[in-house]
Amino acid sequence: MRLLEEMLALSPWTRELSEEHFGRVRAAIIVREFAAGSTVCRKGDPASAWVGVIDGLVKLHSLSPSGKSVTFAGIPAGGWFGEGSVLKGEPLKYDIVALRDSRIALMPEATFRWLLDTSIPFNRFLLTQLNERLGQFIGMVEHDRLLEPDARVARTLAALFNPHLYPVTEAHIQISQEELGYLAGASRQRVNRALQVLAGAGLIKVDYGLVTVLDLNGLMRYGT
Amino acid sequence: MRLLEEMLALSPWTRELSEEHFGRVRAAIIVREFAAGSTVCRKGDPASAWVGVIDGLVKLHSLSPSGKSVTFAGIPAGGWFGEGSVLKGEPLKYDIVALRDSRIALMPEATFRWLLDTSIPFNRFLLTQLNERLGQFIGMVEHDRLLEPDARVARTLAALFNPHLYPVTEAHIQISQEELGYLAGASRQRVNRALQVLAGAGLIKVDYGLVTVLDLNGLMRYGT
DNA sequence: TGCAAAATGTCATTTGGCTGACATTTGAGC
DNA sequence: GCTCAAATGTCAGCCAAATGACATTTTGCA
Repeated sequence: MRLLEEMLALSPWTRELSEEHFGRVRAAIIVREFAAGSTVCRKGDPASAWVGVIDGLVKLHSLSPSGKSVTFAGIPAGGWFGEGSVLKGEPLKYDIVALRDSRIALMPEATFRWLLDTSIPFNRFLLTQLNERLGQFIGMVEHDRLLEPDARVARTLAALFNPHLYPVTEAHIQISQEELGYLAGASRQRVNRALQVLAGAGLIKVDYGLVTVLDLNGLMRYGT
Repeated sequence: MRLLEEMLALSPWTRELSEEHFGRVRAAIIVREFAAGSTVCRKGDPASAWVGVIDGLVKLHSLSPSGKSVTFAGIPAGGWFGEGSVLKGEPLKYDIVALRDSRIALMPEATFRWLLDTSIPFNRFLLTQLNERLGQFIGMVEHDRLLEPDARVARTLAALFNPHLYPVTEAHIQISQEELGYLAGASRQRVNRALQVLAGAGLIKVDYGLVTVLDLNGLMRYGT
């Protein structure tokens, strides 16, 4: 995706906005570019905008005082996030980091709140969005607690290819084993072993900085 | 809490309902009793009602094929839950089990949807509720991955007293250390040690089958 | 082409929670 | 008051994952 217009056209919440609403929203949104590795927003920053990914890939992640990392989610082009913190008027609970060069849309808090106060379709969209995300996190807690690292890595990979969330046609993703570890909640070394097991089972193919999915259903069910 | 009326009076979403709305809601709600240990709803059941806890304590939990338990949340008196599954029209993702003798309010799906379609305050409440719940689950993933068991137990206790989700006035909760373990993701033995540490720090008081919170803010910040 | 940085593969060691076991305490119900 | 089941407190041994270290492979780029 290249342009804000394309992204807005693909965003479900714009579809039922009145012309007045859409015009005002379009005018208020700011577009900024971020290089791979750079930070879009920092944990603790005031949540002054609702964030959309026009192009690229960002991750939501958090670093503990002792230096450990968690990655909550990767957001590809077309995704919007941060509504939780804006709604609560609280500071961000995670860092937002660009994993590749990315083009980011920022809807100022005031515009977001105006939409919330005046558009019923927007309220309904937010309800659905929060509910979907809640389902994802319930799944993460369940897998973290119940599954072996091999199976967690399998689910993590499957989630990156979830056709509902990320309508991508490619069967491979460029990601390091270290980043997979942050996503799956395991050390790089443990992820390395898990990938070998999954490759041995014929579910994936592993190359330098690249994982190719051969059997998505097999990954989703692994370890059940 | 003894009566449905008391609970409704304490539930924030009833406050801004019109008299007509409130009357219809009140008439539609069914109250049922459940003995300690009994199952209110089973994983996979259709989500046919929005569920409130008038008195007692229920847990949302899931059992793995290998026999391990996760508890996603403990819902004390005053709490409402299950809106996610009702909204999606999907079967429940977890078992609902009474941890003590409990009095349960059931708002039929039709009434829930009618409120959703006709009451703006109710929509706003649900947005807040889902957002709070999402925050709890993001917190769970983060704490599971980054914090020591002592701190995880502290956060788990704090979550049981979230004023947005559970408008209770009491500062104590009747729950076994084993159940706390399912909630915090730790063994009963490890929870036992954690509670001793937290009690030593003056944050809680531990009695037989009972934990009293002395410093809620301290619990929320513990281990940071 | 050649170099530096990033990513990967592997191993020994450490660490800390879990398991299983058992004694003890507590409270509910008769 | 007595009895029993539930809950608690404590310990030793086990074990899986993390850690730290290091060699090797691969890629991007000068």
